[in-house]
Order: sequence, then structure tokens, then C-alpha cells
Amino acid sequence: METRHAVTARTSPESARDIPEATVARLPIYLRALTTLSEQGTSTCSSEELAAAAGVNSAKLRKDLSYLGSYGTRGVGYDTDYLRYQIAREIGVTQDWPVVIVGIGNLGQALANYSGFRSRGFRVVALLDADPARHEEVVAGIDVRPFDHLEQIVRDHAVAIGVIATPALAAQDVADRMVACGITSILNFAPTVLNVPDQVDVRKVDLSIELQILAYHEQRKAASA
Amino acid sequence: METRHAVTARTSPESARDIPEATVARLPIYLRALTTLSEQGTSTCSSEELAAAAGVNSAKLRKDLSYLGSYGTRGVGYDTDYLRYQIAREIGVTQDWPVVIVGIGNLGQALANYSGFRSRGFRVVALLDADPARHEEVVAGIDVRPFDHLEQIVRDHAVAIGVIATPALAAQDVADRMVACGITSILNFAPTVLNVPDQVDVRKVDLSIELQILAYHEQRKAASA
DNA sequence: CTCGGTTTGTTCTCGCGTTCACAAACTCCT
DNA sequence: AGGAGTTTGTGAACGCGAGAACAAACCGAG
Repeated sequence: METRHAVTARTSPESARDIPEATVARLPIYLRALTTLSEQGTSTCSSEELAAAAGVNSAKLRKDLSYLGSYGTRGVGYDTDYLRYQIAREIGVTQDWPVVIVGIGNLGQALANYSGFRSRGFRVVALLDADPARHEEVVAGIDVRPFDHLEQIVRDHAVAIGVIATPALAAQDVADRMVACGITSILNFAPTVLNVPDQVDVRKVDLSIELQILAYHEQRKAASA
Repeated sequence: METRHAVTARTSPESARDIPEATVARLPIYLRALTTLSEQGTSTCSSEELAAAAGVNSAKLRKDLSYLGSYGTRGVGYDTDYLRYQIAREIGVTQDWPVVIVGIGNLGQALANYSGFRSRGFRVVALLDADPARHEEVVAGIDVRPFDHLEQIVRDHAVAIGVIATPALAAQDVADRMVACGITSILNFAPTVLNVPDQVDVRKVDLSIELQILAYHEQRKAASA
């Protein structure tokens, strides 16, 4: 949880209970667990059940949900679909978020094809790449377009979220251009530290860092054996 | 250095201090920043410089490094290459870790092709997929093999780390088989909660969860504007 | 050798997040 | 209606991590 959202004092009009960052990070997990339960025909679930499905402690789950309001019934539990809707609304995925993906290498293609986006409130409105050789291609039913089109696309579709799947060297440039176009949230897959203004949120997904963390623990296991 | 303890000289010769999880998660970032600095010809760097390159607070950086030992020189800073080696050794990436990737869809292919693995101490020794139609393919110079070969491959290459890039429905089965074969660290890209024994480490990378977290903050921004 | 300037390593404090434990609230059965 | 059995929501305790601040240690000049 290295995101530093807490610093930017985002004054909210009213009733803006500010939900702890750690809780926000878990809400999508609960959302997914609820969807699974619902598909299995479970119309009501207890905090124990839901916590088990989400892989967390039930006390933590209840405290997390308490930040949203009182959507449960004591002695009974939670209505699966009702709670699911409330969480989705709180996260903001009841509406559709247009997303731009920049960098159509292997990872960018994987992202473009990932069906989990569309089904969860995100719509890929454009794929951009700097390499002219790729502008002929169609990936996941979407034309790959020149990076220069970014500004127009952001304006036309009111894009607020950008995904960077370029090599590390290009990432900072892409981020700068995104910020200049008015994008305020960036999901960065490039293995580099991005420098952006405070009001822009950046989340980083780094494959090799995750593996290195596993390697550390693996080494400890081997050493103690 | 500090309290003259007569008792605690019992710990194992090197790296027995347990490093906080939050610090472990940042060590790979420092490692990458040091590599970048080194490539730029910087032979010595202060905690300020390194912290800036890694995108963290300098006090936090110094505290993190202090868990590893005293590898800096007061009044001077850190020797870039020396510190880099020490961190790499602590993480365990001075040795090579064999890795198996299961599920050769778009994401699996992207992972197989990701050069950042090999350059950081990881070697993909096998690509596995349950679909027989894929067993003809060669991805990133590696034959795609049947999932049944898992046990033999794990034994032959002493694999400890497995990567799951399958659909959500298959993930738990794959994890079970991995655990049964002796794999003790799993990197899971499937959008599902894995159930594994305590001694097995699991790290989860979930693309749509990251986007949902961004969406939440984006919604807050829009509401307060 | 000494002194001023610099940077590390560490101590201390504070705030956040996790977990426990329990009162409040609901259902169902008699 | 009342009591037994559940389950939620939350107050309180606790541990961990972040950041500020500072003493210790090092370099170089004179």
C-alpha cells in the first residue's frame, strides 16, 4: 500500500465519510466474492461466509462494511445482491469508465483482451502505440491508433483513466502527455517510478517485484529448513 | 554499537534479522533504482538521491536499509554497486530461481515474453497449458507442454515458484496441484481467492481490482469538483 | 590535529489498521 | 409474548509502519 492518497486533502461536500485506504483496496474483493455467491444462488450471506469467500477475517470485513453504512441485518446477515449493489455504487462501478491503453505489446494486448474489464464497469475506448507499424492492427476488435490521437480521444470520450503498458523508457513521457490531456488516474505496468502532480493518482503493477518478494520468503524458508 | 548484549550472539551468521514486510516490498524498488543509477554512471549516492529515484521518503529509505545492516558511510552516502549487491543478496536474486508458468493465454504469453524476469534472477523453465491444441506452440522460445508434466518438471528443475495465469475457474485446481508437487510460492493472476496451506506464500495481482481502486478515487474527485 | 560541513543510523512519537470482545438487534420457536 | 440462539456493528486495546529529529561518524581543508 505505497499509494499516498492520504496527503491530498480532498474536501468533500457532505456525508463524505472518508473510507480508509486499506478498506478501499478490499472493497473490490468483496464485490467479486459477492458476485460469485450470487451466481451460486446464495441470496443471503453472513459475514463469516463472505469473509471466507474473500479470504479475510470476518471482523475486518464487518468493520470495512461499517464504513459504507449499515447494510446488514443482525441475526440474519447481508442480502447478497443488495450489498453487492451498495459496494459497486460506493466504488463507482455502477457507471461505465472509459479507459485508454497505451503500448500494445504482449501485455497491452493481454489487457485489451481481458474480459474482466468490461464486465466490471470499464470500457476500453482506444488502444494507442507509438510504433507506426502497429497502426494497421486490430486488437480485441479495436483499432490500434497513433499515440498522437491521445488528446482528441480523451476529449471525445471524457477519459479519466489511462493504462501504461509501454517499455520503462517511454512510460514517463506517456504519463506526462496523459496528465497534460487531463487524465487524473494512471495504472502503470511499466517498471519505473512515475513522476506526476499530486492530484493525479498512480497505481503500479510490477510483475518482477512480486516475484522478488516471493523469492525473499522462499529464501528464508530454504535457510531455516 | 549499542547495548552490549551477552546473550543474543546466537543468531545465524547472516541475515537472521527479520525484515518487516513493508520493507521487503520496497527492497526490489530500491534495487531497480540502484541499477538505473549505476547504469547512469553514478558510483555513489546519498539517501536523498536514492529515495528520489525510488519515489519514497529518505528517512524511510534509511530505516529500510538499516534492517539489512550498515552499508553506508556517514558524510558520504552509499556505494551504488555495493549496496545493490547487498540488497540483491538479501532478496535472494543473486541466485537463479526456476519458474513455471501455467496458462498460456494472452497474459501467460506476455509473462513468458517479459524480459524483466530473466534479467532479475528468474528463469522460466516451463510453460504449461491444459488445452491440447496449444501443445504444438512455442512461446518465447519455450515449448508449451501439457499440464500433467508439472510434477516431473518441478522435480527435475527444483522449482519452488509457480505462476498462475489461467481463467479463474481453473486457478484453484492448478494451485492444489502445484502445492501437491512441492511448490511453496505462487504468483496468482487469476481473479480468485486461492486456498492454500499456511506454509505456501501466495501473492495476487489483479488488474481489475487496481482499476476499481482508481475508479473510487476518480469518483471522489468528480464529486468534490 | 582540529574544526566545520555532510550524511548515516537510530530513537521517539504519532497515526493507522487489525483484532478482540461484546452490546444491540433481529428471527424463530414455544 | 418471551426467551433462546444468531449475527451485526462498534468501542477499545494493541501492534506496526511513517516520519521527524538528532547524535554519531566520516571527509576535507587549513
